[in-house]
Amino acid sequence: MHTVSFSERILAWYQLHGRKTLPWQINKTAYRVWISEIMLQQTQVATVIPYYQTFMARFPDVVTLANAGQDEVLHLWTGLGYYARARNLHKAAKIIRDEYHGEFPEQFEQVLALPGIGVSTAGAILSLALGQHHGILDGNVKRVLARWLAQAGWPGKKAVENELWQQVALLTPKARVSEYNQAMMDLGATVCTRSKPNCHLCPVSEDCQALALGTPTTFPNPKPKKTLQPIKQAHFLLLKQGSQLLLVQRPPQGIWGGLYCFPEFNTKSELIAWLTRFPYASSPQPLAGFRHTFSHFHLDISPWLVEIPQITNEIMAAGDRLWYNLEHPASVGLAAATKKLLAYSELQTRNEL
DNA sequence: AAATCGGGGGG
DNA sequence: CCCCCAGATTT
Repeated sequence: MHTVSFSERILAWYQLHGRKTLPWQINKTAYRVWISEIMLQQTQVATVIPYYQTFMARFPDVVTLANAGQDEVLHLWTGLGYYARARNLHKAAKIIRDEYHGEFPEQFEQVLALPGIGVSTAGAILSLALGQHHGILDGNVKRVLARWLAQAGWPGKKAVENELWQQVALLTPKARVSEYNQAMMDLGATVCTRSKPNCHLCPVSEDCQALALGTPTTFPNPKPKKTLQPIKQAHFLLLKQGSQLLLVQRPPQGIWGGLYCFPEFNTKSELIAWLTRFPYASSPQPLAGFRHTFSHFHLDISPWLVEIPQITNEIMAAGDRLWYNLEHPASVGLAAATKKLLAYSELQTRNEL
């Protein structure tokens, strides 16, 4: 049998192959690890690094982040997706500033109570940054453990997730927790990958139950199939005044919450009706449409370009409205689809010059 | 085209 | 508790 325990093998592997020089592993603080964990919830390491560097350069500490405007926080998040997380990050920074004198809390329950932080992320922050003894169960760890145990069932089910958490409690060592947790995430990210695991490089392949069954990739069991994705239509108005385009801020809930977007209409006639308030507007010129795909629906976007003469006092920035100047871009959050259309408008503006 | 990722929120 | 949601990327 095995004289070397699970965690000892994981830790030995980490010494040789784990990641130790990622930006958030240098000058480790709870704040720096927190930001990285939130970014990494939705994106892979290689993509996160440049966003992380820019974010930390602008917001080196929690009070600087708390004192910033939401628009600027979303601006630095543009392209990362899941914008509710940036808003939660900002909200949490204000709580830390106001209720914890700007010092990141160090008690598990306090960290867990912050918006955007659940059990796994709280454990990750406190173990990685401060060496506290907490287990983690993110997507990588779920995959490693579901395979090693040949855990039946989809981990999205509460019962399955609870079983995995029990195993986490049993397997997480008392000593060197931060290295162990980092190792489990690294193993999942680099060896025990979703589609083509490198089992011959794995330190725990010897007693991996999924490998013994010969079907490692059938674990974790997949999420039950969903019904087919509906398709929705949207008409976007690109209202142009010289080098400026009208953007409106979206409400905090729903897709692209808090981001600035072109005025959106269900139909072309609604768009035209809305335009009657601009008596000197050109007639709408159709631009190349495209499909933007979300996890649960497709959005077919029809952009319409309308030009109006440069006048306006009524029209300047007000409330949720912004005239976005292509030559001096405002620091606000933009969805990928909005950014794409802005880039397109900019090309067109140049060609006109 | 389908799967993914952790937490929030509604039912 | 259970189910759905967000969005860009990978496969």
